[in-house]
Amino acid sequence: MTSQRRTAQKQAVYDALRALDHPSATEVYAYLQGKEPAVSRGTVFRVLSVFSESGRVKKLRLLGDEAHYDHNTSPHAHARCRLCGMVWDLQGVPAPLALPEGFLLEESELEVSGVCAACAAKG
Amino acid sequence: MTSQRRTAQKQAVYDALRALDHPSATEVYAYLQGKEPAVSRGTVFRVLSVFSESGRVKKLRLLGDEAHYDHNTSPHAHARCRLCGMVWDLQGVPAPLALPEGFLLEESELEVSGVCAACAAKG
DNA sequence: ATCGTTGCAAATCTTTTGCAAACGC
DNA sequence: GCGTTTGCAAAAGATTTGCAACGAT
Repeated sequence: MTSQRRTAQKQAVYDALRALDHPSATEVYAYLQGKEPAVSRGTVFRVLSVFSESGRVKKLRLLGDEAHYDHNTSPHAHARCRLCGMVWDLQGVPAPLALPEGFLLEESELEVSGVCAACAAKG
Repeated sequence: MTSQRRTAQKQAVYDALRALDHPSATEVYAYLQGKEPAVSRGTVFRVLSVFSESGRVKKLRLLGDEAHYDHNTSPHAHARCRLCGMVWDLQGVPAPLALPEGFLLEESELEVSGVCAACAAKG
């Protein structure tokens, strides 16, 4: 049996996830630098991996090259501005398309990208 | 000005993209091993990068850890079986959710995952 | 003859892992 | 004390890049 232990590092990583906006592991690590408790890079990856496997956070594979993590685990989609990189949560899930016969839907991940109003205004 | 030149390597990479099912760069490279013309790993990545920037292929960031590439550039979504890994193309794009005020939609990427009928039947 | 393209190898970046020390329960 | 978690450093995997040789136009 593998019971989860409560540690300062796990709490710090989870707090970072809420303080930042859909951060990558690298961004979480950078955010925690110089803070207490110290958290190593390896631990950031390990904790995020444990969290996403236990369903406490959702691992996103969109938004560029690195994986990003979302503490909001309710079903929702994301909109990202191509220019400033800002991310918005979109409530609800997209309407299901015609799935293959007999396909049992478990998860869905949708990202739309484009240009946000602020960036469009800047020219 | 940067005009694209027609080369055997580019053609080979593009052919691999059509022969395989949403392959990763590594899978394209493996497929081309031992074939004519020889294509190095670096060139596979470079050609795929050029193709996806010019819009000739679409770079997908889903389906696991590596980027995958789709020669079908029309708007469509993907369904993936969590067990056998098979991928289906779903025609059409998901209904737009409530986007941020003034957001200019450019692209959308949707992947749904679950269990396909064949895998469900196997138990 | 240009200038884009390739192969090769080294470099970079992201993520994982082995192992001994430290800590929660 | 037992078993999990951490830090560190090394390893692994994915992707990019420098550079000289090559090839398409």
